[in-house]
Amino acid sequence: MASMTRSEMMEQTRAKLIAAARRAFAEKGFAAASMDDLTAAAGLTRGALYHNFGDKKGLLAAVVAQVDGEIAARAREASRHVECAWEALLAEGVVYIELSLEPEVQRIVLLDGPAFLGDPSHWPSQSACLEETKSVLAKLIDDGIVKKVDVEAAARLLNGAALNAALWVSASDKPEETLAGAIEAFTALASGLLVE
Amino acid sequence: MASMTRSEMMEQTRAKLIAAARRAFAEKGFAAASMDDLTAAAGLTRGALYHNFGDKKGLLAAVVAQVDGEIAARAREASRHVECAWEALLAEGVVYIELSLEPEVQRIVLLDGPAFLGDPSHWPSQSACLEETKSVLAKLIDDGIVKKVDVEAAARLLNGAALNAALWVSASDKPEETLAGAIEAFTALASGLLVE
DNA sequence: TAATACACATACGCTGCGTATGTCAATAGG
DNA sequence: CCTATTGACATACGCAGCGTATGTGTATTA
Repeated sequence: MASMTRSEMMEQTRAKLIAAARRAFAEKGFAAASMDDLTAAAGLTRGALYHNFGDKKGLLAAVVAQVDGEIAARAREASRHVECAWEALLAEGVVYIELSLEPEVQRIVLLDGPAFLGDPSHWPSQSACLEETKSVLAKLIDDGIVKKVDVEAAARLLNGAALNAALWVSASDKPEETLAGAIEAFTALASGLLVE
Repeated sequence: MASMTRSEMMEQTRAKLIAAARRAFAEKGFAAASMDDLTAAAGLTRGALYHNFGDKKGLLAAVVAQVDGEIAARAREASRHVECAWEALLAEGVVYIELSLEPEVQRIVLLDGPAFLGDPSHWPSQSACLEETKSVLAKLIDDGIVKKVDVEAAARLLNGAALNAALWVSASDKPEETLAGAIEAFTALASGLLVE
């Protein structure tokens, strides 16, 4: 700890701020989260925040990028454990739905992210989740398994469907059975992309 | 104008506030819109606002309900002009996508609404759009045209897909051709619900 | 006609963001 | 080794905006 370079120190403060922001944004939502409280919880002040992230939205962007990246990584992981590429696409969709049940993901990435940062495709992180879905879809089209639709369009629709399903499931009284219905409907919908 | 009952007067001030809020929220977004400016534009003050809508979110809820209702009405209208029920469902989806291109709808109903009011299914308006899609879907399942999936689930997924498609199209450089791709992909996806 | 309720305006306090300024440690240069 | 400058962060300030408490005039009720 005593032997740390200057940029390592800065990385650490950034990490601490992002971690604190993740908690605060997840619990209170972006709008209601106070920068004073947030930074104090990280053992810092607002000075560090404005120095590192420019403004409140800059911090949100950093948090969103982190969470989004984690989701995409888990989706990739899930798709690796199935043999055929089509199953991989479905598996990713299911991962999106399941992960989106976590309040943290929902509040930050699905609700506050689009509302305060605008369309995900314009985010600095370029939405890693979307990129992941697109790459799988492109492969499926190349292999002649999926219809020749616009890759971007199909990926957006699939992710959008999964996203909305997650919002619905999480608001349900009985998440387990609701989740099952959502996955079934998602699978049915997705099959519309297959060549007949 | 001089001969107005008391409740008619109140209805009018509510309407004026909602109209002003619609403009303000659409232009600046809910968070950035000032209640002072908003009410002044309507020739009133914040007093009227808190008296009629409780708080800022109450006003947003009223605006969202109005816009949502208008969209649902136009979707119903569009579905009436086609013969078969399946075409009606697709037509409604297309209407959702096209209408969601309007900045007003996008900002208010698709972005700020979910972010500040939570899941649409919990809104007072109960999301008229969703109800409309559900009723059409239920009929299609009854007629044996659509697979026996959970109606709520399928409706949420379809609406979610349309919603996301709209966000994408509107952010595109060339909305026209992007829109075409979105509709094509939407149609393909939806066909996954059909019995084979 | 006096009294009460109601629709809305005015006035106030508090929270919270952004910025301008200050401080201290770390590197750079002689 | 000592000084100068940069950079990371803290402190201090101003201002906007929300919510509430209170005031005011008008319409209903007795």
